[in-house]
Amino acid sequence: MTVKKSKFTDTQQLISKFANALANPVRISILELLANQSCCYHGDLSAELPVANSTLSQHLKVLKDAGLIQGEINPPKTKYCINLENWGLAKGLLIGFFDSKIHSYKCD
Amino acid sequence: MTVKKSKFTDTQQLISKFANALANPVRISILELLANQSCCYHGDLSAELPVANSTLSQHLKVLKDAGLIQGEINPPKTKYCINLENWGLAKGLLIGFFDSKIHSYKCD
DNA sequence: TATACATTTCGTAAGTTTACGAACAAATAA
DNA sequence: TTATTTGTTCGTAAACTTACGAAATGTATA
Repeated sequence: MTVKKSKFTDTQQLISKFANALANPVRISILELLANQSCCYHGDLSAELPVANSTLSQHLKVLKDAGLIQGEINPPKTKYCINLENWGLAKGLLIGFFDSKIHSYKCD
Repeated sequence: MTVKKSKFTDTQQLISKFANALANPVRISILELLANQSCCYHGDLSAELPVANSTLSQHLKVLKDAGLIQGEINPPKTKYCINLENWGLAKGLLIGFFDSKIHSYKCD
């Protein structure tokens, strides 16, 4: 029973994990559509986005694995929503990151 | 002379571009070190980070291409800094993204 | 001129991502 | 029961990422 120790802090790893989920314009679109609640079902998203259904499922899985969304399966339909808790966490971490000590920044 | 029209807005593409630059813990570390100004030279970063010099150069190039940092080459040394303008742009875009219409969010 | 130093570029290997269509699954309708 | 609808999973190809060491670069110094 060993615990793998990383060379990076938990925060650093979390930030990069969330950033990775945002690192694709299809996924940004998905999150915008969900956040605006103009859509919730896979099919609604599919109608708006220029990718095949199978590709969309892959992107949804990436977002789900990152914790930014959650899905409720009621075959044959699947409804997706933002995961508000992690959404807030990601927001806080990223804002904190961008705020860090940059106020007094001066490159000599 | 043709202009390639994307299926995504400029903002969506910019957000994913910046997010992509943040999507790796080595690069998060680099940005933290630069933002904290504990280091500015490649060599200083190299001493702190668990990757080979050539790998570090690659990561620095990714950050530079994304516009988040800038480098000043004075061989044999190279000094890196945060690009404050784009740092602010990235911050603003991400804050805007995470704030979008999520306040009244309710999944029915 | 030759040597040393700090960093980048090159070559390459292993792994990951993104995309698609085909096949599959699960509930419902005909 | 068979067909239809809605999504997911599988197989696969092309492109991209991350990593390393070796070689190259460009200035300063011996």
